Amino acid sequence: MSKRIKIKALLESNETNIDVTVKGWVRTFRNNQFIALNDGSTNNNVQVVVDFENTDAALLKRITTGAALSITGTVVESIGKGQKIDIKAKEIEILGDSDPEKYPLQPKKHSLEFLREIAHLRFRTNTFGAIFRVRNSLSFAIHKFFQERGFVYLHTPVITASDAEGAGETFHVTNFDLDNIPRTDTNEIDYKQDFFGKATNLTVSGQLEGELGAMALSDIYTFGPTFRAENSNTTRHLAEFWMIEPEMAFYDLDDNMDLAEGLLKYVIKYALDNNREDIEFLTQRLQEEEKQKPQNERSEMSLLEKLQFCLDNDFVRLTYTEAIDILKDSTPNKKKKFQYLVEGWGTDLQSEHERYLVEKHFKKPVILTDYPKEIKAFYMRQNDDGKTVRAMDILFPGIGEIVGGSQREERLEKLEQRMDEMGIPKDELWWYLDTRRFGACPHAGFGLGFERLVLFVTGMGNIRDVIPFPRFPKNAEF
RNA sequence: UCCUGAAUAGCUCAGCCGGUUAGAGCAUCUGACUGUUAAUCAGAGGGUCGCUGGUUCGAGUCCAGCUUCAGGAGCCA
Repeated sequence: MSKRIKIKALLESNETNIDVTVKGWVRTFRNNQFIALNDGSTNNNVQVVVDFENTDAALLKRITTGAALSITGTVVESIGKGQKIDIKAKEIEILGDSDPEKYPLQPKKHSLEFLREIAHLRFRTNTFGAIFRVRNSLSFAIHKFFQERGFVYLHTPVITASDAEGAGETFHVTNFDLDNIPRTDTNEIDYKQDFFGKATNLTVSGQLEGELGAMALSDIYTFGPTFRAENSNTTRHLAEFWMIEPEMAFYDLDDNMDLAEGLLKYVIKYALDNNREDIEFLTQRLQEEEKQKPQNERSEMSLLEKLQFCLDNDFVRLTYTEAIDILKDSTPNKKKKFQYLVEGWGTDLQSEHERYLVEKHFKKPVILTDYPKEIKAFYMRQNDDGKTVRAMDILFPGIGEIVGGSQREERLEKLEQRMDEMGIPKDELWWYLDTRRFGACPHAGFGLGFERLVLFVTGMGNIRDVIPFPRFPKNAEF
């Protein structure tokens, strides 16, 4: 038996009249004669031609959708139209049967909702094969980008003791017997008896620890899972998601924005260069999906065009104050089409406002900066106007906020004052404040939501479809 | 969590104003055909109409509650 070759490599080589072994799963078996075999290396199947008249009927019956096969045969030019080459099978081994009465995937279109219920099998579809190969590339490209720039990949803890960051509801971490939780004399939960001797939770952000690393290593990034116990039921939120959080010493907000924009363009280009076929497939998929929609809801650009456009154009940079002025003067605001009318300075922007700026007004990615301090986190550097902080959010069409970042407040008094105002316990964050006591310097960083990036690059609409096993309220299956 | 909508065969869906035995396409099975491209043709099997309760002579259909899902909003990445 010849050495196994991956289907991607086989289809890319132009050799014929050689013997090869391929292993994979049956997508369809047509006419008792043609096996479409897929091994996940590419969306394209290889067509295996079976000499059914000289093959054991019992074996033929076991070639069913989903079955795992090992096939050895000769590569020949295909007589049919759909493909360049066929494999004329000499030897077919069934590695794993797949009962057609029970196997839920059929050679037909399935709804994304249905596939979400069988997430353990959805990898075997064209759409999800493409998505997860693209996800893999993006993940690799992120490391590549940072490594080429001398950043240190820092593993910040998944379990943390402080809930001081205010980045949302947390999941508790404990090894208490939940039916018998130790209590103090005053009937409060006695965390001293818990595993860590204090209340702990899953991290909502590695930023604060990341800053500690940057204050010695200069440039670091984290890339790991993050957890939010928010009861969010949207196409853009997960309870467990992956986030990239770079943190750079001696960066100001402009350096920060340059890095973020550079990173996004780099990884999108990497995916376009290395996953062309998958992105072309996803572009087609999106086009088919949009055919169902009314004309005015369809996007002007195809997925491929949208990604290329993103590479070819600078992101628009403007301040929160400028954005408010644009929104106040906008047609939907004047005609009262917004559900929340923009009247004054100081309130947070609603999704509809962000979408207007990105999708209607500028029609390209937008970086908003210098938000009112009241609507942003305590650690962001205060501007001299006393009203705004050096924050930046990158807004993408169809996704909304994909990056949130800021220049950090490095001045101890200013930081402590802000923590007092916002009720952040300084004693719990003594270690964070130490970086402002010893060798403080200007620095900045941001958080990039990885799944939101994958959403954008794959053109998918629901974040639950771009992570292998999504965790969200009322669902932790698989 | 809030708003809107949905839940009928393995999948996608139809089922009108409450009325006999709940339908279609695809999938599956059986047979035919054999260079197909989600093969084709003929036939067959397949249902606790999401759950609980209510109204009614009678409920897939009307009402209430619950569960889950989808889309939008909030929280955010």
